[in-house]
Amino acid sequence: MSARPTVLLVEDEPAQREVLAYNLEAEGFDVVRACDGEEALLCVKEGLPDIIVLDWMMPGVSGIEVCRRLKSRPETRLIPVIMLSARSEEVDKVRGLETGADDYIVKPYSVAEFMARVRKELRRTRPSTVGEVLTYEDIELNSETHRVTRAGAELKLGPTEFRLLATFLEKPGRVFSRDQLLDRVWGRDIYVDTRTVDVHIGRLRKALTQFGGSDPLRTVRGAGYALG
Amino acid sequence: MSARPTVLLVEDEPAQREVLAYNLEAEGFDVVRACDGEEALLCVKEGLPDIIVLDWMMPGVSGIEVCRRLKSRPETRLIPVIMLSARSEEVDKVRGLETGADDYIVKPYSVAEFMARVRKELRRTRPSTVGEVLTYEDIELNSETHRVTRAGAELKLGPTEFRLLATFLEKPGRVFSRDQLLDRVWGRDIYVDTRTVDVHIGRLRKALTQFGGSDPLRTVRGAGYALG
DNA sequence: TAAAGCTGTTACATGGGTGTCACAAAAGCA
DNA sequence: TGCTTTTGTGACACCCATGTAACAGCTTTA
Repeated sequence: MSARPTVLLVEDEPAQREVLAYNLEAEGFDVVRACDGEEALLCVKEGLPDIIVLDWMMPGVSGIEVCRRLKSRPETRLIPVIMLSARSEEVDKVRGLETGADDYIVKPYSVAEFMARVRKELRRTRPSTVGEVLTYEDIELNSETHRVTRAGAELKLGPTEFRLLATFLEKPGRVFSRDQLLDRVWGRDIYVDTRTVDVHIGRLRKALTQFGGSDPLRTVRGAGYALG
Repeated sequence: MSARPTVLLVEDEPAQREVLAYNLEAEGFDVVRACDGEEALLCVKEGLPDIIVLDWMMPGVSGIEVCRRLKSRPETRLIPVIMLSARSEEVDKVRGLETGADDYIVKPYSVAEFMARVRKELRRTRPSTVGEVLTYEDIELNSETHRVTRAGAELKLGPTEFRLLATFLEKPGRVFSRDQLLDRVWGRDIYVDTRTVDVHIGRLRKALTQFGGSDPLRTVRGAGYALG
C-alpha cells in the first residue's frame, strides 16, 4: 500500500504541532495539520488519513468528541487514534480509551516515544506499509530508489509526474478531484491553475504508455481522475 | 576488527568505576577509563571506542552534554552510548533519550544487567560499524583503514567525500535528499547551505571517475542523489 | 612558519521541467 | 442535430534546479 502514510495531526498549540510534524515528516510521513476539532473532522472527510494524532484539550469540538464521532462511523472506525493529554490521572486515561482511542500518550513525552507509538499503531493496522514499493498491475513505483517500472522496463518521469503517480498508487481506484491532487502533489499553499493537472495527467499517460500497454488512468468526467 | 572491543567507561566515582571495569575486563573487553566529561571527549578523540558507558552526573561537562556532543557529530554518532543515572524520574529518562543515548540504566542495577545491556548494544551495532568493508560494483570502502578503491586502484578523497560515499554505500540505490545528507554527513545541528551538498557531490564524482569508469551517482531532480 | 589541503560560499551557465494558453476533440444535453 | 461544457494536447516562454569553476577562510602538515 502507501509508502507514505498520512498522519492527521490535530493540535491547537503551534509549537507542539510543528515539532511533531517536523519529526513525522523527517521519517517520511505525509502530515496533514489541523488546529481544532472541526477542522480535524473536515480533513478526515477530505481524504482518509492512515492514523490520527489527537490532542485532548482543544477549543471548540474537543479531542474526545472527535474521537467519539470517528469511532462511531464505520468508514472511520478502523483508523487508529492516538490521544495526547496533559492530564495523567488514571481516570482520564480510562475515559480516553473508552472513547475508542487506540493509544494514549501523557505529556510530557519524548519525541522518540511518540514516534515509537505512531509506528506501533501503523504496524498493527497496516502491515503492508513497511514496504516502500507501490504496485498496481504491472506498474511498480519504488519510493526509496525513486524508480518506476512498467512490465520491467524503467520509465522516465519528472518529479511532478512521479508524485502524481505515487498519489494514485496509494489508493488505487479512488477518484481524486483536481483540487485534491493539487493539494497532495503540488502542495496546500501553492496557487496553480486547475487545468495544470490535466496537462500533467497527459504527460503521465504518455510516460506510462511509452513502451505500449493500455492507459491505466481513468477520467471521471466532472469529478477528477483515478487509477484503474 | 579488534577481537577485544574497547569500552570507554566514564564515571567519576572510583569505586563504581572499578567494579564495572573489573567485570568488563573479566569478559574480555579493553577498558578505557575517564573521570569526567572533558577527559571522556579527549579519549573519544584519541581513538574511537566501540561503546561508551556514561555516568549522568559528573563534575564539569555533564554526561548528558557529552552524549549530546557525540551524537551531533557524524564520526561519533554511531557509537552506542549507555547512560547511567541515579535518578529514576520519568522526566530524566525522557531527557536522556532525547540526547540520543541508546540505552539507559537506572541505579541501583545488577552487574549482570549491566553486562547484558553492554553486550546487547555491541551485538546491535558492531557488525555494521566496526571494520566493515562496504562495496558497490567495483567500489570498495574500508572504514577501518579509511581507504577507498575502485577497480583495485586507490582513490584519494577528503573526509567529507569519504563520509558521503559511506552513506550512499550503506543503502545503494536509495535516494537521499540534500537535507538527509546534511544530517548524516555533516551533522544534525550544523547549519550549512544546501547547495554545499551539490559541490561535494561534484567532488566525489570527480574522485570516483578520476581513473575512468562511469559515474555511479545518480541525480534525482527535485529529490536528491543516489548511488546506482 | 609556510605550504598544502579541505571546506563552504558565491556566481554564472545551462538544460530540462513547469505552468499557461489556445485550440481541437469529446461528452453531455435539449 | 446543434449547442454547451469538459477534457486532451501541442506549443512556448519562463525559471528553477543542477553542475561547476573560482575564491577566501580555516586546519593540518611538513
